[in-house]
Amino acid sequence: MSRSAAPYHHGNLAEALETAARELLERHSAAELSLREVARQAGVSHNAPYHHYGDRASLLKSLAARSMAELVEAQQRAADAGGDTRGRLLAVGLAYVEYAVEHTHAFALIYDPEVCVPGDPSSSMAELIDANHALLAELVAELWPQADEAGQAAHAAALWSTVHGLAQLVTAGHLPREAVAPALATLSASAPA
Amino acid sequence: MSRSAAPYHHGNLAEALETAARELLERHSAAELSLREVARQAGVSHNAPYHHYGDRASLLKSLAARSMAELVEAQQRAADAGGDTRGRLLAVGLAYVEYAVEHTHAFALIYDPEVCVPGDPSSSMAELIDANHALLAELVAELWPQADEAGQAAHAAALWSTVHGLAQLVTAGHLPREAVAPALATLSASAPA
DNA sequence: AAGCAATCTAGACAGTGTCCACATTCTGGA
DNA sequence: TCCAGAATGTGGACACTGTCTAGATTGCTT
Repeated sequence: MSRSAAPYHHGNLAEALETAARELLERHSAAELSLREVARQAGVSHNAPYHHYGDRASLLKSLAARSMAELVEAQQRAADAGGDTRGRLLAVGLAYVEYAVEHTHAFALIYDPEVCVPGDPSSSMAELIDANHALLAELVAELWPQADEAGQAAHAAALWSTVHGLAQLVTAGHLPREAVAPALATLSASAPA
Repeated sequence: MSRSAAPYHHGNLAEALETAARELLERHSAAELSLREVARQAGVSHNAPYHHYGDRASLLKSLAARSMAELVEAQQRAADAGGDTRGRLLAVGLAYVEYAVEHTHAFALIYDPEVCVPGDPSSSMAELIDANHALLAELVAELWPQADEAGQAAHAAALWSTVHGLAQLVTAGHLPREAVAPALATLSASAPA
């Protein structure tokens, strides 16, 4: 056993793998992300990841959950920044789109149906999704207090869809980044004062 | 040369390949679609596709263009069905989402940034995208005739984003199908009479 | 200190996209 | 009509991938 090179046991491979994968995700899509490349980046054999993630899909799910956590956090920061309700709504929407633009592939991974099935309670995604719903529901309740539950749900779905659609269309190149703020402005303008 | 089995030349391989690929897309995502499987479905060797599509990406682009054409056509049919402007807007939005739900993987392919880069004028996507923009711009101009160009662009971006986001979130399982109509209703309610 | 579980390596297999060389068929000009 | 060259199709090869199995090394528990 030579003390020089890497030890047989990495020590913290699980995290090293996820870090390496996240770095690769910055420049490549999830489809191009190979388990073997991740292992190479982490300096271990091509099979080491299987002791921490049973699967390629498992790694992707883990990455998606971590990314979702970041996305939720970014929105919560924006919501906590203060201002009136409409201003906060706009800030949250901008934060959502900004995250998508800055971390395109991570964002795509979060909403990849092959990776994340919302109904699945096994992953840690569920509570993150709930947190996002709660954040949005709070804003909607402040903006449309007179609406009943179904009405508020409809507004929440529409808002989420708009912001999500903007993020998708901008990251796909169908809309320029400059289109985001005006589009969001028309939204909050349509909300009651 | 035996007359019995398949002839050496298929006759119409290009179309047969695309048909086979489209059938596979009904049940599998584009990521899972393999050129060799397509060739197998079409009953040719694994290399035959390369004489019609230089690339796997090339096949996907072709599929995406064909799907986009269907999506545009579905919207135009909805728009032509008549009714007042708000009713037509709603119908177009519903047609968009319905296409996404009925042809999930084809829809995802259309908006896959790895496959379709809007700036690229080489593909036949460009004019289809223009057609879609024109359809939407017409509706927006009718709904907000007093808005200036920038204002109408903002409304168009917001509307497209909402409908697109709904399609994405429903196909990804984050929203139930039943949420679509109410969400779209809040939109057209926000438009001026 | 011994043994067991966790962790890591190496080798193998089937599947994939793509390149190459070769075979077959179609087609247009003499 | 015939025949060269283009179009189309086949098979083999290579590197790459995910995943399985078997074995090596290490850390932990008692």
